[in-house]
Amino acid sequence: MTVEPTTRRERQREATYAEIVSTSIALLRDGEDLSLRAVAQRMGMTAPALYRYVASYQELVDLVAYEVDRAATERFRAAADTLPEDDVAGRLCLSATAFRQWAHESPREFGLVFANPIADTSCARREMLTLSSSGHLFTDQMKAIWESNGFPIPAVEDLPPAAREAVLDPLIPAESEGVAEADRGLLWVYMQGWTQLYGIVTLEVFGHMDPRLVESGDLFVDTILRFAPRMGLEHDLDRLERLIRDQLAD
Amino acid sequence: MTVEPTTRRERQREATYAEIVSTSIALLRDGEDLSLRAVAQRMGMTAPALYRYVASYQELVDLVAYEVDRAATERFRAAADTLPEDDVAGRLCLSATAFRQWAHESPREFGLVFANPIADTSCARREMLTLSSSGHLFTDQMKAIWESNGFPIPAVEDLPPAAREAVLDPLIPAESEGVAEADRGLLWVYMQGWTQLYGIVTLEVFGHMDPRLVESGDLFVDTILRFAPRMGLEHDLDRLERLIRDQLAD
DNA sequence: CACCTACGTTAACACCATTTACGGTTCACG
DNA sequence: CGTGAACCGTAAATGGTGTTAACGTAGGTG
Repeated sequence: MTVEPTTRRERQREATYAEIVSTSIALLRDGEDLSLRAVAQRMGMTAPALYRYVASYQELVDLVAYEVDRAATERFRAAADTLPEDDVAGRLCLSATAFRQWAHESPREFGLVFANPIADTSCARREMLTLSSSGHLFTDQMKAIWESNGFPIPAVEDLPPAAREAVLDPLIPAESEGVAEADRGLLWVYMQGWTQLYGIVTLEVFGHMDPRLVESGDLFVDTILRFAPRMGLEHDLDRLERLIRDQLAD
Repeated sequence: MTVEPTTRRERQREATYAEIVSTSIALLRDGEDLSLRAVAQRMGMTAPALYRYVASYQELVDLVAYEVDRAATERFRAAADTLPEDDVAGRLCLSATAFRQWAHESPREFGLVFANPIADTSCARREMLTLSSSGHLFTDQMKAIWESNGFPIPAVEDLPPAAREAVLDPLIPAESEGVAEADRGLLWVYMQGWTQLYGIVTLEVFGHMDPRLVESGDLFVDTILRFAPRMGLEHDLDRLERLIRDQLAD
């Protein structure tokens, strides 16, 4: 990938850079707030020193968010990997369920990654979105279902103009590589699904929902299963529900 | 409702109490952050004085959130009132669209009301949720559609146990009064719809979506129209889309 | 009138991000 | 090999936050 940083200085710099991120993540894991002072203190440094590595607090947040997302995605992937590779539908359901569980276990991290306003700040932060690991995972998994079961997708020509642009030249995590331009309607279905998954999980995590439903996960399961038919999974609903509920029981 | 506060002192207290809230709202409207100091300064007071009225910053936030929600709901209602009372479907669509527009115009306020973690803090804040005006408005509007067009709703017995409890004895904004216990499946449909509306709007406001789609509103429109059939509106989609897009054009 | 409660003040504490000026290391280059 | 510069850390200071404590002072009440 990137050229090896040969010089001693650069290796050192890279190391503390990584330590900043890992320390921040550890801080969050311990239930404390993320702050420059706290990170610096844990590293045996003073806060201003961090400005040698990070331009602002917000940049640290973005950095950490990216890494947190990467790490969390591994969990989502691992959840899918408990199933054979050809169970494409089951794998997506388990990853989605893992996403929900992660969000509930680590609401702070969830908020950092997924409820962190991006609109105001300009390009730099947007680009990170494009790289979002979790987004890639879910698109890949939906693509796998489509390639395996072949559910109907909208024709690119039938999409509204802005939607057409968005699926042909995506700015948001959506692995366009490997999807022919004619098949980009698949990304539209992905966005529909992601919207619903995001909605139910965010609603749950922020507590704007009956706690009994959060506890039981009933509305979450309902949301997933109601979307499944759009991916041609209408004949597999019972099995998928068992899969999801089994994982929720853990 | 509450007993009139007769004494002069109590009226005074009530007045400054209201002024605190209105000042906070004005602060937000001017694009500034909500803080005790800023509110106090605008009122010609010092920050600690506010503690005579509010136990903590979080309590102020909750207070303001409640009032902001109330005010915003009036906008949603006004949007619906541009249509005749018997156009129940159009009214819900316009309110939902107004909700989206409000969220984009006032992301700060939106975050305060709808992306404000409630889980950790205990009962007091939960109770405010139950009173959420916007929740009541949307349930009322969906009920109106159901009473007018009569779309299928799940039987209460068919719901998962937790879901059954949740619709029979709602903790979350859902005007149960006026809905017979046997018809409480309607609330389940409401929750499904609210989840999707909340999801698309939050996703848009937090910027985790292709800006071109946010600008055009295509995914929002798609979300609404795809849910409409569940309310028996499958024959009205074209008209509803025109209604929504007209309002988005403003 | 005296009392006392409620309301506001100032001062202080403990955080926070951020900027500045300064000192020491480490590297690179003449 | 030494010298200069880039780099990395520091302490100090600025202005912001929520919050607590001690204190005075007006208001209404006995």
